[in-house]
Order: sequence, then C-alpha cells, then structure tokens
Amino acid sequence: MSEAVSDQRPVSDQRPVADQRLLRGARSRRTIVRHAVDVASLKGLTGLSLGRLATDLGLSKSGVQTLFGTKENLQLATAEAARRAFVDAVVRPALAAPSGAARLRVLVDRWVDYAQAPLFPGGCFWSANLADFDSRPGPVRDALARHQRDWRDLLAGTLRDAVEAGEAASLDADLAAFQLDAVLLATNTALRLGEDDAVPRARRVLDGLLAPPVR
Amino acid sequence: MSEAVSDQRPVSDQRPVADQRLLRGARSRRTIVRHAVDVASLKGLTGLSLGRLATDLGLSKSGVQTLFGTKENLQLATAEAARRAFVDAVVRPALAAPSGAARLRVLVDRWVDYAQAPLFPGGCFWSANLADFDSRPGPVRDALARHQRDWRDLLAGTLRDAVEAGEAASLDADLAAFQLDAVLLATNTALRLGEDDAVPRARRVLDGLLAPPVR
DNA sequence: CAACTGAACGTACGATCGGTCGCATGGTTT
DNA sequence: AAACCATGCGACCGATCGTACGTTCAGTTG
Repeated sequence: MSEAVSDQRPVSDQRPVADQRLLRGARSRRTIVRHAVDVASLKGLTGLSLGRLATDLGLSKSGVQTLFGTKENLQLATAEAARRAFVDAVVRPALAAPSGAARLRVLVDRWVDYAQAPLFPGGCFWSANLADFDSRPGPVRDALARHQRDWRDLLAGTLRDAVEAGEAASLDADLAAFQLDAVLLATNTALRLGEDDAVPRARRVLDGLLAPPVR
Repeated sequence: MSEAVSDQRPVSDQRPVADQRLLRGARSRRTIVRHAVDVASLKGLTGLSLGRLATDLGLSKSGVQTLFGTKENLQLATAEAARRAFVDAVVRPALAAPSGAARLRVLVDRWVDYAQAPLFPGGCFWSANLADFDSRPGPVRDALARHQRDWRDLLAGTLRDAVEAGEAASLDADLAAFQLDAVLLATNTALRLGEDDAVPRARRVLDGLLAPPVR
C-alpha cells in the first residue's frame, strides 16, 4: 500500500497543511497502536488481530483495516510505537547521566523498571517478539532486529566509555554488551516466570561487569 | 478428560500387554509429535494446528484429535518430545565426560550444535516457546519452565563441580549458570538472525567463566 | 460366539481470521 | 458550485481454527 505521502508536492504551499481528516486519522492510529502494543506484549505481534483490536476499542474491523491496510503494516506500526515507548522510558532518562558507568547503571535500572512495570503488561516487548520472528524473514523481523541491534550498540558504547574512564577493567565492550543484553532478556523471562530474585541477580551481573578485577 | 497416558500400569509384569492397537496408536503419536516438534520450533507451540499437522502427514484431522484429545495435550506431548530430544542430543553425551570443566565444555559444544544444526529447524525449542508462554499461565508454561529450570540446575551443578575441582575460580555457581544460560539463549537468537560470529562469542564467554583469575 | 475398546475417518458446528467491496460522511481543493 | 479525498461503517467472502459426534474397522477379552 502506497502511503499518502507521495502526493504532497504542491508548488508553493505556504500553508502548514492542517488537514483535519489526516489529523483525525493520525489520532485514531495512535489510540489503536497504543492498545496494540499492550496486546502484542502479551500475545505477541502474531497474536494481534484486527477484529479483536476493533472490538476492544469499540471500532469496526474494517475501520481499523482502512487505517493500516494490512496486518503486517499494523505489526510494523506497533513495533515502532513500542520502540518509541522504550526509548522514552529507558534510553532518554539515561542520556541525562554522564556516559560511562553512571549511565550504564541508569540504563539497567530503567530497564529493570521497564521489564517489571506496567509499561507493557506482557513484559519486555522484544523478548516476546524477537523469538517469534527470528525464523520468519520479513520487514517485521528486520525492524525488531534493528532495534535490538541499536540497543546492544548503545550498551557497548556506554561500556566503552566506562572502560576509557577507568570505571571498569579493560574488556571487550562488544562481548560484555552481548552478555549484559542476554542477562537482561533472561531476567525478563525469569520475572515473567515468577522468580522474584531475578532483579538483584541482574544487578550483581552488572556489578561484576563494571568491576571484574577486584575480586 | 483423563488421558490414557497415566494408566500405563502393568499390574502383573508377566503379561507383555502387547495390544497391537495401542502399539499402532503409540506409533502414530510418535510420528505426529515428531513433526509437531519441527513445526513448533518454527511457528511456536501456539502456531501448531491439528489440521495443518494432519494434512502434512496425510492423516485426517479428527484422527489426530482422537490421539491427543485437545490441543493443549498436543502441545504438552510436543514439549515433552522436544525435551527428550534435547536430553539425547545435549545432556546425555555430556554425561560421558567427567563432571566439571570438561563436562561443561561438552555441554556447551553440544548445545551450540543443537542450536545450529537441523535437530529443530527453528533453532532452540525453548527460546522460541518460553517467550510465548511466560505470560500465559497453564500446564504448558509449567512444563517449559520446569525443563528450563532443570537445564539451568544442571549447568549450576556442573559449574560447582568445576569450582571444587579447582578448574575455575570460586564463583557463585547459580549466578554463573544463569549468565551462561542467558548467553546461550541469546546466541540462539543471534544465530537465527544471521550473526555468524555468535558461536565463537559464546565460546569466549564460557572461557571467561572457566578461567577468570588466570590472566 | 458376543461384548468391548481404541484407532481412524468423515462430517459438521460455531468462531475467528485477514481481506475486499460498496457506501455514506465530511473536510479539502479547484 | 463540483470534484476529490481520507475516514469509517456494514456486509460479506474464503479459509482455517478447535472441537464434537457418529461410524467403521481391527484387535482384545469375556
């Protein structure tokens, strides 16, 4: 489906193009996608259904369909919304702290909150969906993988800064970021399974990474 | 619905109980479940369907249904079959090696083979399904969680033996097992996503765990 | 022999799925 | 004014889902 972006080529349109129809559509899309993120964190992006979404929100199924076209588009929009929510809840607060160990601790703290808290009722969005799509090529898988890759790169960069600042022993930042990311995902699963000691365990792993030689 | 699985109670063992109907049924169950494991590793246990399974194997949908009763029973049987295959492919070979570092290396080697190789076409069975069911209470979730817990306990015990044998620095075996398990699961996902350097990375993590003080 | 049992099939059911079509509404453009 | 467009709805389609029921057949048991 070609989006409506293509024919936005007026010659001299000094007007800010406040088409109220588009505004209304965008608003509807937002409320739908907001609910879709919750559902997808519980049942997965595959478990999303246009009909369920519509009845949950008191809309018509075809109304939802006209706004997203295909189910894959809905999945992509949902993943993108989840990504933005994740950045707002985890990444952005950490950028306030100075890069290095301090920022890393904020990142992990916010991440733990994010995994526990009611941001998504089903826990970590990517833990639930990456496993579903990792064997299913397509744009959805690509989007999920891209985000997870970005997240890991952020961890690695922050780790590198921590090492350069002497806040951690010299280590392979990429390897350590991979480990940290793995532990976070496993922590999310453990939390979902009811292992209440998962959070302090994750914190201990981070402590071990940040100060491994002193032991 | 009490299933016929429980009453495998040979009251008098001298009777061979060679009911050919039961044998035939057991054989059919095995072939069905064998295929179901493959499908579930790709599409997940939720993605299993009686109809698809039946047509794939040239059976009738109701035939499959009579053998398993409900879909949940089919999922449980599939998870159990996957568990057995996993034990055969990963755990059993490692039990030949002496417990400690040697066994741990065999475990990880076999696990990497298991994740890469065509044992399950969709990669690690639990990586694909635990994430699906961790927010969905029920017997299927319990079975998956139990297996994963057993696996982690096995890792922890072997790590403990390695420490006692002086093959690794004194460390919290449970914590290290959690980390190792997390890294293995993340390695599976990375492999599925096409990161070809995932295997040496996992090996480096294990090396780091087994010999952290000698550096 | 008759009575019973499990495997397997065929059929049918209600529900839900993603998707298409037509139509009405109201805001935008010309 | 007319032409156009995005939204949203209702009805409908073909497919598939899990499940239930009845029946047939082969093997077991009395």
